[in-house]
Amino acid sequence: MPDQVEQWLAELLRLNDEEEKVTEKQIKIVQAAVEIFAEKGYSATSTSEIAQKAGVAEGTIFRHYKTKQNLLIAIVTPIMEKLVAPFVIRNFQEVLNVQYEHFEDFMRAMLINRLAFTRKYAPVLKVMIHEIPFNPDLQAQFMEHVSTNVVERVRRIVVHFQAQGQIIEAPADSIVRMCASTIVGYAVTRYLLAPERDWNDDEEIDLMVRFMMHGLSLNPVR
Amino acid sequence: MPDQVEQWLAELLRLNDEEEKVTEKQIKIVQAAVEIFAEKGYSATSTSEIAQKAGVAEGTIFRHYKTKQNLLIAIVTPIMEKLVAPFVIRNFQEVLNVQYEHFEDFMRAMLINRLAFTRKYAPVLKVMIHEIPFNPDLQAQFMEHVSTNVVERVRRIVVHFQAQGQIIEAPADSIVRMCASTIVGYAVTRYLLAPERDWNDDEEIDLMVRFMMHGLSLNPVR
Amino acid sequence: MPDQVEQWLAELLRLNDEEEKVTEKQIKIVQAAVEIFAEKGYSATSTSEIAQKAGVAEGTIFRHYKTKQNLLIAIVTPIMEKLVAPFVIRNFQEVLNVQYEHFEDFMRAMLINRLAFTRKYAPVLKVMIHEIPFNPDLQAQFMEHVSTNVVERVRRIVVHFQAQGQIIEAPADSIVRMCASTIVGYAVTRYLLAPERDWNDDEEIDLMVRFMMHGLSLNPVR
Amino acid sequence: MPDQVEQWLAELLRLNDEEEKVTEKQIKIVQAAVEIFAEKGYSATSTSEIAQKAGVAEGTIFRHYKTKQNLLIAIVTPIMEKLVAPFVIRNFQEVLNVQYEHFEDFMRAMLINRLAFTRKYAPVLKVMIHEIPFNPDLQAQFMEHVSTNVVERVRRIVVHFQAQGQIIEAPADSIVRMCASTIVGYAVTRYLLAPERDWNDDEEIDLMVRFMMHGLSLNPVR
DNA sequence: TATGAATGAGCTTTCATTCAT
DNA sequence: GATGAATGAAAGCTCATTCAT
Repeated sequence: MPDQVEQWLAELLRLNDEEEKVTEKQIKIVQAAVEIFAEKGYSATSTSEIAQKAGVAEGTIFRHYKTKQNLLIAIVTPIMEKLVAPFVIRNFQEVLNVQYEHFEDFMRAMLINRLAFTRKYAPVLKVMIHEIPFNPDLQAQFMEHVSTNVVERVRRIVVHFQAQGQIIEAPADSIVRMCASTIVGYAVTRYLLAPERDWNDDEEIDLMVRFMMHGLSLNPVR
Repeated sequence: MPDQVEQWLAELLRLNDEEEKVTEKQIKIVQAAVEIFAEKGYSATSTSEIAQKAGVAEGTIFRHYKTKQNLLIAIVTPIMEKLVAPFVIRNFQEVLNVQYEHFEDFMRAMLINRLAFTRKYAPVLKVMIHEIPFNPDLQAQFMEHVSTNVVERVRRIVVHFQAQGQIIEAPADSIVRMCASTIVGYAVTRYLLAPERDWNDDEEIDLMVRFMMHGLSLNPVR
Repeated sequence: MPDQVEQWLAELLRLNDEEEKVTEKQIKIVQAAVEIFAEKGYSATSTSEIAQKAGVAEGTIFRHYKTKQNLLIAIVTPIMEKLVAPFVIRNFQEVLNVQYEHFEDFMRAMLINRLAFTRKYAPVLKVMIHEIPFNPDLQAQFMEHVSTNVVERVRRIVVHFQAQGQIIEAPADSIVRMCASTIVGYAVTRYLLAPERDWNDDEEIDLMVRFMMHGLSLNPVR
Repeated sequence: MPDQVEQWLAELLRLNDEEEKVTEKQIKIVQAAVEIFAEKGYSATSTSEIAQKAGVAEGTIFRHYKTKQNLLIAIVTPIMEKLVAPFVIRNFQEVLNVQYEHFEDFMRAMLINRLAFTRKYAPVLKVMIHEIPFNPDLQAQFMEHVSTNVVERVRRIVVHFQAQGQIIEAPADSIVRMCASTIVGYAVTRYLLAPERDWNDDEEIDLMVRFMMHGLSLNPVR
């Protein structure tokens, strides 16, 4: 029943769908930009290249986005919001309490959900990863969205399951980081580093869930 | 006794230490370049900026490195080699068999050793991470060094400990990936994302080792 | 009775008043254009800026004026005509003979009349002054209107009063130029350079008339 | 003996002659720029046009002057300083008292001196006149140099000769303005509007001096 | 009639690279 | 070896103008 998350999410997204009209040319520009940004990096991409690939005049890009850096932000912002949307849902914690009796269920749901998201937006996410460290505006966005919204909320989830005795007592930040590393490590390998490899996603997900659950279990080993 | 690794490593490095003479100006150039590359990214950095920060004339950079991209490679290559050096040692597997009876010992040794390395070369590693995806030459280097040398060798280690029944039967690649994710996730958070936070490295290392060992243990949970 | 000039002028203007209908938008465009042209100069003003200030679409400007340079000419031409209108009157010389027995009366009348005009159209006159030297079309207009019509006619007036022994024998062109300099010098200082200063126009006019009359008198000095 | 002014001036200018080294290319750039600025106006002149006329690469302009507007200022500033230099001389007033017993001598000296200057630097002065109203930096320069230094000092000269009873009692500002108008009016007509005409400078100077002296004399007319 | 999206030429400026000194 | 003036290609961006709606 993890898709329930997606349900609550839906209402949130409906707002976003009513965005200002985007012309056909704008869509082409964004598509071209994402492709080339992902391929050569933002700074190494020229606006004339984007215009050419998008099949529009260079001036058209600047009519709509004013600056090149504005185009980058216009691309990244909505994806950044969608990236954290499942965590930003109003009654996040209660939902999870009801939905996911065990930490394992929660982990699996999140894993599946966000991996699907990664598959869908892989190129934009690649651009995000590479440009956030060099772009103060994106950094601020990231700080606000991810740090404030996601890490803090997931932290509380971890504490919650720790209180229930489901997972080990250890700094919640560290636990969050290790789980995130496992998931992000898979996402990066799967969709950015070696997308051409023959992946068995179900098996990998099972393995990761087992790895994290065992890793955080209270049992002594051997 | 993990420092033994460093001993074998020494012989390897001796070759590197006998590099061609580098002038004082070259050192300043490289220092300046690394700093600015790490701060703004390779493409967004101009050679005049590097020259200014290094206190040399712009022509001097090109006298030594011919092109800007050459300078990048001159910076990254030796660090890439040092990064994988501990794995490239000739009799790697035998050494490990003797040195590390348990997978845990091996993991811990590697973790400590490579984290020290990351701390030392954090800026260059940041540049590497960001430029490898966009630079064919660096990509080739990375493929050769990391894929061929490291992953393949560590893979065999994993298989070795699987055969001994120390860790679960699962695709070795996946196990390598999950461990690498855990370590790299820490390194990135520790030295790139939040270096200013108050870190307790020993505790974190213990936690990660426990996380990985439990995660890969044969025991059923609960 | 200098307003008599204005009377003759009236007939001339009646033609101009029957101009083609100008829409409300056109007026706004011209107002905006004059303001910005006067502030930043013609070349440094963009049509989009004019459109924005006028509250119309950029296309509307081009629907009415075809080109930017056309807009400039549409602004300057009628003012240029009005500027020289008092001199262009058909029976100019006779009128003056009757009206103004003394050169001083003529000078004073002209001074007052054209200063009022300058006050009214100061911004457009500023644009004119700045663009005539760089715009062949405006140059031609200026040559025709000012040189042919004004200078030549005023020249004849000067000769007339010289013949009467009211003013010194000297090249009429030089006399015209010195009087024009005195008047234009005041107009420029008064309305362009230091409009915010506290001016006593009547006193200044008296002083200028005295300056010119003494300057051109036959009396020896001292 | 009006050239005495030039003598005192010499010492001042010697400082300026020891300017920083200007390369041959810089001179060509400035020459080309002045010519085209004077012909089409600053805003309507492109840097590529300047580069072409100067026979240098476009980049060379920016290596030396950083921005186009900087080039303008580099051209105008020294001429603005030279323009006011004769007035800025330290013991200006005393010098004049000794040198010029009569206001007429002073006027004639100034007239001849500054007209020679105008002839020499006519193109730059044209650029100055046109760009000062639209360029805040030049405006500030002009205010400081001309208002503070020139007008104020000449004002005092006028007051001095008024006290001696050589010229009429009238607002000194107005007297300064009328004399300046006469001179500038000639300079503009002579060197900018109709340089091709056949001018008799000596005669014009005599006439202007007479015009101003009579214009400011205490005698009643007629 | 009025609009404003679209254009592409041209703008100022930056850049990696060369080379005479 | 080191310099920094010079380069010209290409960058991001602006502009006057057009045209389908």
